[in-house]
Amino acid sequence: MRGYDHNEIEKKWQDFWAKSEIFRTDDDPTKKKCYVLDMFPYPSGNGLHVGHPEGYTATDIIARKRRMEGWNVLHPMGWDAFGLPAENFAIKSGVHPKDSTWKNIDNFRRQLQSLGFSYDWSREVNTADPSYYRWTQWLFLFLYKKGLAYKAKAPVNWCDSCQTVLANEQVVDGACERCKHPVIQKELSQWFFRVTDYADRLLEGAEKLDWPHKIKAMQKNWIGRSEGTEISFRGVMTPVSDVATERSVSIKEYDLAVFTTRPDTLFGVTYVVLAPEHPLVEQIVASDRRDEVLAYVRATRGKSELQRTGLEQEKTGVPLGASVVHPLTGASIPVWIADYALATYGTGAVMGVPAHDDRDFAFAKKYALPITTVIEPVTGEPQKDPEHRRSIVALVEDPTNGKILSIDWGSAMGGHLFVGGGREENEDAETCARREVREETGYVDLELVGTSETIHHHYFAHSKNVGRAIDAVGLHFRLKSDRREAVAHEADEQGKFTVEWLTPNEAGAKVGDALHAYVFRKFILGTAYTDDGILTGSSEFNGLTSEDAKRKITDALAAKNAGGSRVQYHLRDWLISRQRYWGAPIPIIYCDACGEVPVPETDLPVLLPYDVDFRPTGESPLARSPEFHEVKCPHCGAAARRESDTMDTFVDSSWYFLRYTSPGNEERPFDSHAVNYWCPVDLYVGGAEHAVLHLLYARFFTKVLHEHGLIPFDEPFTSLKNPGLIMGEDGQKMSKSRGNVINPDDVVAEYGADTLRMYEMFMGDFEDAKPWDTKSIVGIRRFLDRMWTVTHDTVHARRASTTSPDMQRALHRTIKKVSADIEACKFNTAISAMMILLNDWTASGGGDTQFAETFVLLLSPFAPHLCEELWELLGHKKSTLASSWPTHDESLLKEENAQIIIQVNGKVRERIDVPVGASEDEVKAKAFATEKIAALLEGKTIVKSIFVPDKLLNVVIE
RNA sequence: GCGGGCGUGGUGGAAUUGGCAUACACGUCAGCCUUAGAAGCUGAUUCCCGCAAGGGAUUGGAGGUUCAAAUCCUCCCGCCCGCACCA
Repeated sequence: MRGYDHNEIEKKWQDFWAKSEIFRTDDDPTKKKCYVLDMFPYPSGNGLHVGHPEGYTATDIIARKRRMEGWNVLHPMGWDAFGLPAENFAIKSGVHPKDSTWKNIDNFRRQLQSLGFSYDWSREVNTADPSYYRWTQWLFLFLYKKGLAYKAKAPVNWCDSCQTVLANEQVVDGACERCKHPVIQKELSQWFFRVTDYADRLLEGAEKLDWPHKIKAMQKNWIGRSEGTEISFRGVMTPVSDVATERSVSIKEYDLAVFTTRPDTLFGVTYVVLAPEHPLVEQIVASDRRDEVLAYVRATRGKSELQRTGLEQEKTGVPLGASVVHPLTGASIPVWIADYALATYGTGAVMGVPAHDDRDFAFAKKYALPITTVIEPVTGEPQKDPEHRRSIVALVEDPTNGKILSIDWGSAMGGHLFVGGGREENEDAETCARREVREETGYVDLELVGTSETIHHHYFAHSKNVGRAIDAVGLHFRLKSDRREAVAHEADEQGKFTVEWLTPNEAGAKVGDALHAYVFRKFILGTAYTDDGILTGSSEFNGLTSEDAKRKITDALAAKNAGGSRVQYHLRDWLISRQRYWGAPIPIIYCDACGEVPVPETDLPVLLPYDVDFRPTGESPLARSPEFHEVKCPHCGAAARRESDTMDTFVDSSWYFLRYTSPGNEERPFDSHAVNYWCPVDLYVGGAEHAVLHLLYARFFTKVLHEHGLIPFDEPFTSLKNPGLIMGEDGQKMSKSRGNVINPDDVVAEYGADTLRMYEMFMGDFEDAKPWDTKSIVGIRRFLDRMWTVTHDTVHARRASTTSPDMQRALHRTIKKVSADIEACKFNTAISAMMILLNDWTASGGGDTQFAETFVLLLSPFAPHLCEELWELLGHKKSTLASSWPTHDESLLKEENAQIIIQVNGKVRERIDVPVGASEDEVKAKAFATEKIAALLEGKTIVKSIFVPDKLLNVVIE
């Protein structure tokens, strides 16, 4: 084999880098800084996955290039070392989480070093080390003192298998993110961080970030801001006599508040529904309904989130036998409980408007609750200065087969429609509809079964070139017999249309007109009208648009002290308590006399004891360790008890990027000067799976610390990139169960680290998902082998001593391209450009040590080991990192000749070479003289020609 | 349902502003080298017709804008990711 020995070379340079501490970074305010950060890994027992080196190589390339450009670069690595997997493994195997984690970390560090990443290992952080979690606890206390950490009893997500509470963000499809066990609701006293206080700031701050659209959209979705109205429905509790005293209990009034984004539909409320957990349920339920209602509440509690809220789930509910008063009409509104009302969103109560909400509609249908239309639909696009008309749409259904009468007008006249037409003066809708059906289809024996509200339809009549606003009415007929009269349609419609009977499916697919489709949905599909429209049946608000009515009804409610505007968020406060062992203890002490007492800062860290029975029982393992939880109250000295829960690991990772700036600091979580110099992070690279967890929490921490003056910036990560997922060779996600997992160690052993790094960068666009293909790796290895060979031949004077001007131009073109591509994270095309350069260099005979030197530097961020070796071969004593990044000479890129594409009628017919800057006439003269173009133009007239200097001439003929 | 994205040769993928579609790599085929194999080197390789010169078609599908569309617009089909009874 002519290639190089990667084992020998890579080991040699890794040792050199370690010994010379070349990746070590010091704070240097005189130099411009660049903070390039990878999301730190959870050190799992499986070791590094091929997905890890993808992001790590990208940041390494950028960090190396930046160093060569003279920046002071912070490029650290550490371990997100607390967490459930280590504890679960311990329960299974008996190996202590600390022992397994420390061992895994050693393995990860070895693997990362074997790939030649330029991390400053002197700054390594480990969230499970007391020197780190001491400051996690300090930050907890900081939040506590600022009123941002609080303990509350709340319905929480509970995983029975992991025996712990989960954050909302850790519940996926109603199941535990980790073990996929269904999550149930439990009432527990838990610690929370007040993230919701920062909802608007988190929303606004996201706008300006240089982050993927998708991540920003996901955060926006997750925060879920919606503006609406809170409305009070007042009620009176049923007076119940106390059984013991037989005395009547006093009558109490109550407010039942609902949240809605559609106050314009308020007059359509026909019931109100509470979540089963709503505190009013027990107080207002009628005595004769009590047993049934409480049984329903109990049944709901036992269900998992998925069973309750799964989309396919049929809505269920029971009436409470209580009623409330409509705030504007004074009508009596029945109150129900139903599991489709969520206790955790809004007020936990919803007003039921079946005519204008799909869920309410389904519920009302099932329990035969009244459906009152208060919004008249608006279809089509509003027109300027429209003609006003009145019309009907008649839907005739054949009850024997369910088919619907339609007319095919042909594609030029609007395609398939139902029967429709304009109303004459003084003609009522039904008379008009019967007339139109008779005239257009001949059917006369019809029974009217339904009439719609007025539909405000707007459209533009292309044939007559006017906008129209039509008040239409939909009528639903049933065909009683197929008795027909002669079709007597108007003369100008004659012969253009075909009468057809369509099945509902066909009709749904074929009838596209907005008005006709609406009538079809209303009568045949029976769905609610959920869009905005014009108010009807709403007393003084009739005729208003939804938009105006929302405002005016909210004002009217406020005037009556029965409601007002309110902003609601999907985001909840962050539940950080975990009833598990392997995490940072929450630094709080409970004293019978003093209550909740924060651990004094001087007593930090609250050490996690090593010798603990960590089997899960639903109670924190630390609660079973008397040495841990039995303490003296820091206030009064009385016997007290430590909080035995630990913190969610996302607390650990919410501030680690700050710790890297001063990892050894024993006075503070981070040194202000160091943080001010290095932060915010300039480039952050990591998986999109952290879009709403880690990334949102880290932003929250940053905003808190900024607000209280600890840091000068309010966003932690200026720019973010997500590496695309590397799929298995079968195109499926890599997983042990599929058996398609690739181990990076194997690839390094066979092909070398440089090859793995470059292969992962070459596979495709950095941010796209792409499948692994072991066969393709050799292409990269061949490239590196050829680089090795040609450089050796050049050094050993087996090649020419100079390269041609063309090669010089190619080199500079490549420098420009590779530099730009690295900045844009387009590593695949950067590598392709270097492959082309190497192909050209080899083909042109190689040679020229200066050319070789520049090429080696250009390649060095991608394949650092090989390039250090070649750099040494070229006679250099210092690392490539001590050299400057190559710059291109723009003047060398100027070409003397340009190739012009000659098109005839847009088709490429010829290419000609002309001097750069040649005029249109010169190009034409030369082009028309070519045999091919001359032949094509023979006897034709040139209509026009388009000329793009130095690029293209397009001649349009005939 | 809502949000984000994607669809290009046998395969992974390229194509800056609308201006040569298929760069680069894998694979395949042929040749060189070799006792032979491996490796390496050289060349060919979108598809169809054609001995060839050459011609035609082509970026999921159908329309549209334009001198010119993978790229912009409309509709449709398919795939991936995230959220989802959020009132």
